[in-house]
Amino acid sequence: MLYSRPCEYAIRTVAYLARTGTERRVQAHEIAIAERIPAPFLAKILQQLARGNLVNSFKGPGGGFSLKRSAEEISLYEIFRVVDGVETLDRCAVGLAECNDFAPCPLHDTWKAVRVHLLRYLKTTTLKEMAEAVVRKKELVERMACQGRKKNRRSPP
Amino acid sequence: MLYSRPCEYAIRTVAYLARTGTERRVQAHEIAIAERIPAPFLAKILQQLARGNLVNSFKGPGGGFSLKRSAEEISLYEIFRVVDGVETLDRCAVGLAECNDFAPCPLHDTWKAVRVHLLRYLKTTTLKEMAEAVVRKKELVERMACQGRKKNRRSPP
DNA sequence: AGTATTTAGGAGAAAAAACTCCTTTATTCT
DNA sequence: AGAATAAAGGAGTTTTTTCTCCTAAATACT
Ligand code: SF4
Ligand code: SF4
Repeated sequence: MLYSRPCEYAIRTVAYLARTGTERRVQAHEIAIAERIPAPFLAKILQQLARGNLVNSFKGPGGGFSLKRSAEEISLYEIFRVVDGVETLDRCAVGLAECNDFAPCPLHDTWKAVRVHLLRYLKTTTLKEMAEAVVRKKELVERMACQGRKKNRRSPP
Repeated sequence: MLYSRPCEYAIRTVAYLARTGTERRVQAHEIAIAERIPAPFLAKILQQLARGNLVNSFKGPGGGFSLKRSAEEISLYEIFRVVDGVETLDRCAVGLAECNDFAPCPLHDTWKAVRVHLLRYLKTTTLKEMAEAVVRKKELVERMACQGRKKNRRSPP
């Protein structure tokens, strides 16, 4: 909905790298299993990320992938840019063909505000936050699963 | 990017209805030509809109489509809901399968803010505003095209 | 050097989304 | 009643996105 599936996979992949091996070389295979992403498809995405200078890739035994920069320095925006391309965000809300900033329709401002909001989210969220978020999340889910087993089996809303 | 193509067509279609014939019955064919939407495809979309109670449909000679309610009363959100379905907006930013409001990850709030912004945009923008926006926009484009012809041929940025 | 390991790359299959065509049904007009 | 008009509906095609498979290239280890 917000970004393509490859892009979602990319985000989860680099988040995985960020929290398990900022230095270590992690194999595509391992990520695929851990994040439940189709392995050969992930391989392609990792290629893109490598070409986009977000990860290093190493061939041969002991090879794998690692983040090119530290997790604090990488924003979601960069991943989005490399995998989906920023032009995806430029598509108009109304679908009027003839459009530019000189002749904005009155909707422009409203719609632009949403876009700005979105962009800010992508640009200010670093990989580090993302990784931490995922960790905390997983803990929460696990703890809730335990409680659920003990107390009742009602599924959460 | 924000919504599907059928949904974009739907928005443009009802906007067309709003500005050309709140009372009049407009044929699918006419809309297709005016808005440059593939005619048979638009027919399907109009069916959806009719089933979703956003437009009336009339068969036979003199038939066509018209808005079911006045343009002030219809929000973009409703169109979105009928054509794409609201669940599209629920897809998580991170793609963590196990997710609910009881166990939100820390990202939830940030991401939710964007969603809220987006929803507000959809819910508060009425068809009337939309239609007016399109009209003003078209005028602007036309005026600019004239100026361009008179003064210089530089294409706008 | 030779073999095992791991990514790179290209070609192609499967699934989903976008779009078309044809037949049926309802309505109007003569 | 019969012809003409316009939407409804179902089945099929094309295009795009998602995903797979196979071979080649690089690196490491013995
Ligand atoms: S000016 Fe209007 S038509 Fe152009 S991108 Fe903005 S909202 Fe869309
Ligand atoms: S809580 Fe976290 S994982 Fe769940 S929808 Fe919100 S951002 Fe996504």
